[in-house]
Amino acid sequence: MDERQLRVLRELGELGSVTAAAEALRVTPSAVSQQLRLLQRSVPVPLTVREGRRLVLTPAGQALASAAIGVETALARARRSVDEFVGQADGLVSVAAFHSAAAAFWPHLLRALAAPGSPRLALADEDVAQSGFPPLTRDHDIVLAHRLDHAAPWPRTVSVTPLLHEPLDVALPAGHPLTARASLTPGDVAEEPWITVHDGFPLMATIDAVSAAAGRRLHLAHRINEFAVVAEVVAAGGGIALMPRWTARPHPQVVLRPLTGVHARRHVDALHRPERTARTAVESVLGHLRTAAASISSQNAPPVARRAARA
Amino acid sequence: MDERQLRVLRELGELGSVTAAAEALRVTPSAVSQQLRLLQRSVPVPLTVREGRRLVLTPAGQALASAAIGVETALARARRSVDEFVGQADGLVSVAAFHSAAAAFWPHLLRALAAPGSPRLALADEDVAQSGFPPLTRDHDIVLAHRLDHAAPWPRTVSVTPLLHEPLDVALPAGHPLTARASLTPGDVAEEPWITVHDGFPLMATIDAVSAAAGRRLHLAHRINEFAVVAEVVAAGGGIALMPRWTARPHPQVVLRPLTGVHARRHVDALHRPERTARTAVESVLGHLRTAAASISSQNAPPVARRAARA
DNA sequence: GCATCAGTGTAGCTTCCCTTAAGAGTTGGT
DNA sequence: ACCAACTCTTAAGGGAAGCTACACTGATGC
Repeated sequence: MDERQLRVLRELGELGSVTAAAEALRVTPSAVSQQLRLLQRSVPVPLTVREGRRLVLTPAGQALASAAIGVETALARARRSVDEFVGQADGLVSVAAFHSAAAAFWPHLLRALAAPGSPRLALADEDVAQSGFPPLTRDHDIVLAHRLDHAAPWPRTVSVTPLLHEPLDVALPAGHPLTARASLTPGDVAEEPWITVHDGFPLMATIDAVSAAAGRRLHLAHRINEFAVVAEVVAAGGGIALMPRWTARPHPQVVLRPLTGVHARRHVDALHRPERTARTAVESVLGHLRTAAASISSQNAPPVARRAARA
Repeated sequence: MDERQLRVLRELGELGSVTAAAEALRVTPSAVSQQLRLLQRSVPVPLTVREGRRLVLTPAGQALASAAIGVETALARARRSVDEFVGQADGLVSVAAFHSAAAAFWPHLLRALAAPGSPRLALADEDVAQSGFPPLTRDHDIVLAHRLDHAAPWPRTVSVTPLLHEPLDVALPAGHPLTARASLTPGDVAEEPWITVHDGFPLMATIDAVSAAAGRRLHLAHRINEFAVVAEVVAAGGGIALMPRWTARPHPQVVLRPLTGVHARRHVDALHRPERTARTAVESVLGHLRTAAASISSQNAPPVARRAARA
């Protein structure tokens, strides 16, 4: 008893003759007859009776035919289930992000998607080296990742939605002599003790560029990945650091100054597997991320940074 | 997308590897892999992802796999539906009967099956010639039919449940001279005007036998099939008639006397297609019919008839 | 009674699906 | 760091299942 046999039985019941059922199923009457015989073999009571030269269902056959409707319904539902999953407006969308992007973007997302009928979010912060971002697309629909201009591009296996091209400024403690300048050169900052990310993490390449431009080794006093912690340590006089201009929350005792002479910018991108955007919910979240990026890179930029950006 | 492919997908989702799914389905991993590839062809988004050397479901695959559960459930329900139909205690049982059997048996049936959980009855009276009874089994689960002892037996295509072997008595109007006798011979009744059934109907053969035993043609005054009408006409002096001893309701102005010298009995049988008794509801109704028959042929027999039967 | 129609068997072919065998990628141990 | 074991995939071949074509039986209607 399989789906095909049940469909034949149902058509026979509804159309009332083997020939009509055969036409509906686009096969010959012989095929219908053979399928009916096979079905009958698996059932101990007659499903059909001859009525004149027509063949009609017995009550048992009618009982089975109505059960067949359930089978066809379930199959149709299955066939549609993928489309429904793809088109579900309030589907669950998982978004992974490194810390500063998470802090900057997620509040925007949560506010924009608070309305019922919006995609539901599953957020997860992930602190990984640059090469660690693409694999995260296995477990998350969208991965907010960052890489420096001159670093290796993302592999071809992931799709990229650019969000920000964010300047990296030098973070100085308030009152530091260098705060007097509108912008800083590698030479200006080469003597200072530095607070940097751990090896392999994106911003490290710019630190190396500063070192090269200044022609000397930098003193790497501390290795801290988390910018909120970095800001506190800078404010406390632990050293100076590179900090993103837009995505790090301003610290009252920390001043940002643009760095000239080296290309100090990072890309903040949304990575995702190409097929994930087939889901309207995922596409919707990507759209809101772009909106949030525009907002972050203009209105939300602190006044100091905005003025510096024009310089 | 068919049931087999969906089952493979579901097993993969639950067991987490192609090999395990293959073992569960008693096939080789290669077969599973090929089925998955076929299924994937019909869906625009990936259903599976490699995870190390294992293959697991994507969210879309999980959505489809859960829809697959519905398909399997519906198929299982279909496979059971015939058994349920067969075993349904309160199933609908259609019973056809000729008039006098209907009047005698149906009240018993309706009383016996009034309790909830009993078979539900669909009753229909049918006034047909003897050869018309077997075809009625196409449309009814049980057909109450009658035939005379010496008439042709029922065809082999129908099953027979004997219910009554009922004497046919001579119905006389109260006050008629012949009521003085305890039993009558063909010679006693050959002179009377007769009320008989229409040609082809079961009791006609006994009339012919009476005629033959008496050695003369009977005067067939009226042709009436319905015994209630016959009884009224007999009471009004329209003639005498053969009437069944147990299944005809006694009429106050009609007296029954047994007929000797000819074999005047009829069989009242329940006819049915053999497969119909596979249904417990039908079997149950047949049982109640047997009980009713025992009751009809003893307790319900009118005193006159009972006394006559002993003679 | 013959022509027509409906359904069923049979032969043969196509199609599908499974198995076997080989290959590619991953994991874990020595 | 290589090698062995494991997992999945692909290709080729064989067997089963289903369909078509065609002949046949039984029912219907002029």
